[in-house]
Amino acid sequence: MEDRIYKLWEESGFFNPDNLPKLANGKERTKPYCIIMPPPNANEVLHLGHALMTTLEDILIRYRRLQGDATLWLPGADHAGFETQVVFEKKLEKEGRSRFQFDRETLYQMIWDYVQENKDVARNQLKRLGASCDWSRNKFTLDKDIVRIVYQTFEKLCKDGLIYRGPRIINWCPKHQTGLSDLEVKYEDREDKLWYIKYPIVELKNPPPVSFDASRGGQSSLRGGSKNSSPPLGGVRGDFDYIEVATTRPETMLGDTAVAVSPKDKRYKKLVGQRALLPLMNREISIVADSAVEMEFGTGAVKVTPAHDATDFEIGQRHNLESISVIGRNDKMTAAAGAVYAGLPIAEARKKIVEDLEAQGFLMKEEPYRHSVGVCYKCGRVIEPLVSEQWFVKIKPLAERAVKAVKKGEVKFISAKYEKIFQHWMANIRDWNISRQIVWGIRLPVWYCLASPDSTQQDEKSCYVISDQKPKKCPKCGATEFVQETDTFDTWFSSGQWPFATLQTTNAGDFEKFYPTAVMETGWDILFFWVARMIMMGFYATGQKPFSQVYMHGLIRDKDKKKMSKSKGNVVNPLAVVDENGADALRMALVFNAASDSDLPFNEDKVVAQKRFANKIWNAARFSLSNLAGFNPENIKPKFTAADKQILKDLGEVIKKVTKDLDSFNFHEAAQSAYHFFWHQFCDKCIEDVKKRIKEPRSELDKTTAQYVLWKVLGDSLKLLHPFMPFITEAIYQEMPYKLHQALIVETWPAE
RNA sequence: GGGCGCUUAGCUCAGUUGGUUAGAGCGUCGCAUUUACACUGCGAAGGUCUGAGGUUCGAGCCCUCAAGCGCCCACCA
Repeated sequence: MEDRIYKLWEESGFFNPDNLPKLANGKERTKPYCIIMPPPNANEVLHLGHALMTTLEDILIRYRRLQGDATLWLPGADHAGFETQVVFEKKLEKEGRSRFQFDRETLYQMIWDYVQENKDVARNQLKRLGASCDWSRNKFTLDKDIVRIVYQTFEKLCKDGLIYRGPRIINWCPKHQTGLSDLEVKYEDREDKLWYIKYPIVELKNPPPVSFDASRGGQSSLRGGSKNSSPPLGGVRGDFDYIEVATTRPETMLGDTAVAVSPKDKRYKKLVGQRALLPLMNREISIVADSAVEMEFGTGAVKVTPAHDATDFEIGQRHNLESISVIGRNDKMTAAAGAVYAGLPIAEARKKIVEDLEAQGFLMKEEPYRHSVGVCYKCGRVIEPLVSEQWFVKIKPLAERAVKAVKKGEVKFISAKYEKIFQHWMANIRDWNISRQIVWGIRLPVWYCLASPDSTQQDEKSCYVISDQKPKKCPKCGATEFVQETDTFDTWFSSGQWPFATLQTTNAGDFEKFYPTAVMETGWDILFFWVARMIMMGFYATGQKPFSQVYMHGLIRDKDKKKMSKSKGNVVNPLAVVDENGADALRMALVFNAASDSDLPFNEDKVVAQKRFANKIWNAARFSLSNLAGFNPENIKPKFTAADKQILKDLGEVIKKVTKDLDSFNFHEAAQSAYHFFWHQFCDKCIEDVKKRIKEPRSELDKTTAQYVLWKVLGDSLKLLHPFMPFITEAIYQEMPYKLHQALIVETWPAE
């Protein structure tokens, strides 16, 4: 049944706003209403979250279509750069292969082919769920015209001075060999150790070796952290022999270029500006005062490794410190770590350094320490902060516009709670690293100038040209030979442009007609990743907001409120549920129970309940239709009984309520009202009453009146239920004896 | 360290600006009917709305505090 109905809709062309019929009053549909679908990953099998998204958006679209709007629901697919590449890498690993065996072009082609294989999966799944989106406007994030727009935006950002490239500390995932944005790093509590190391003050030419002795070295002031105690290990006659630092990562000390203390810390005042000698490396480093240092923590003095810690990097910038990378991208110590340690994996280097420090008397003590560690959100490997050349967007100017728009209500969050979260994040936003060292994505349109044609060296990347094609000559340096940047954009950089990029590349006039779009409906988990960026980039690129309203739905959890994940094995395949109970039942179950802006536990019982409802609808319709053969409401002057008047009044009220609730995104209330009315007022009372009057009519007029009531209430109920349960309502509508339109999907929303 | 949210029937949750006897789905119990529909109908049991205090003629809803649970953000070495 469902396939047949979907085909009927598709063939009618009613998913396409250009093909929608005129309104019942003969007027054109003038009011545009557009939702851009959050594009599912192109290689992905849909999960219940997608089913919820599809249901909510389809409800809105179908409701607005019935209201007479020119509705466009624009579907698409996302290449999902890093996500997809990770999936593909896993597949390679299973086959005993590795991404690093392939050159760039081969790997890209392999992933491309892989995605093509799965391309139609999601699309067919969406159809099974009843999504009334316009497939003729389907877009893919790697379509050439989309890529062109992404390039245009990048160029504009460059021209406006909002893009910079430079060595910055980034979150490096050693497994995936790419930098990640701050949002892609998750934090886990780990049991670790805190090592206390002393760095001799340089004035003492030959610091006397001190043997490792915790009882002597670890002073009570360090353990207790008392603010008023004297500085750790103050030397004889009030001078310092050394300064003591605490660290969880002793191996990074090889790259230390300073020791920092709080500017407010009186204990160390004398030392600021002096120099310390870095143990093991015998390198002199400076002692600086920086407000990033908490005087209460540890010894109040911190070793500064600009190359391997984000905070230290910033301290380094403020004090012009040198940045020495002692850990490489391969998780091993570099040559800069010194001959003794170069080439060692991090863990071994750490072990050896602690041993050496202890042997040489620099290790004061070690203590267990619990703290949070950044890990890759995909593989869980500890993130290695590294300094690397990356591309950044200066985000503050973009953020300011977005913050203002939301504050003024230009862009309205349906749930105020998400607006708060949004504003809080925007207020603390940091520059956005948009380059990724992966191949699956949109390659940066950057061409580095080669100094001389015969040179293949590309480490002098000081001059480059922004162009989507290989440039002929650099206008700045005159170079004629170039090498293209190998980095690709963060997927969200292109996704952030999705609302305008899609509408600018579909039919002519679409952008003018449908932008800004009406609603952005998506899961709250991508508020920062996506919604915030769309608002920022929409304003930046088009001067307009990308959408007027934001509705964020919750996560679907399992019946024990646990997050669904493949590893837990509690993932529900929506299509299996559809096969078992029908798409209508699943859709209704997803919106019926709870407000969909908070997380929803999923339970198959809920679907079964709605399957029963569908059955009830079916049977009520069967009864009604069998008693309405040849019925025509025209030229009937019904004489209503008290019961008739009551049900018509109730019908008016439920129409009013459902309309109001759909206008305010109260999907569950709208669903419950329609459900309750249909079952307990129409079926239980009205049909029972009408049944008798048709079987044993008191008069011919009473019989036609009863038929009229049946026809009217059933017809309007179908319209009310259609956004939620489109298949069964359309199937019944097609059997109705008297209908004004070709299909229910383009009927007129009932008036109270 | 900051911020947000939740706590209502056995379970999952509604309850829109404070206004009679606090609702739904599922589950439980009793009765009825072979019916458009047993994927049914009628009815019943089941709640000191987390706790304490306050505002009010009136509080599940507003305010304060407390407890439990959950989530988000953050540069604690």
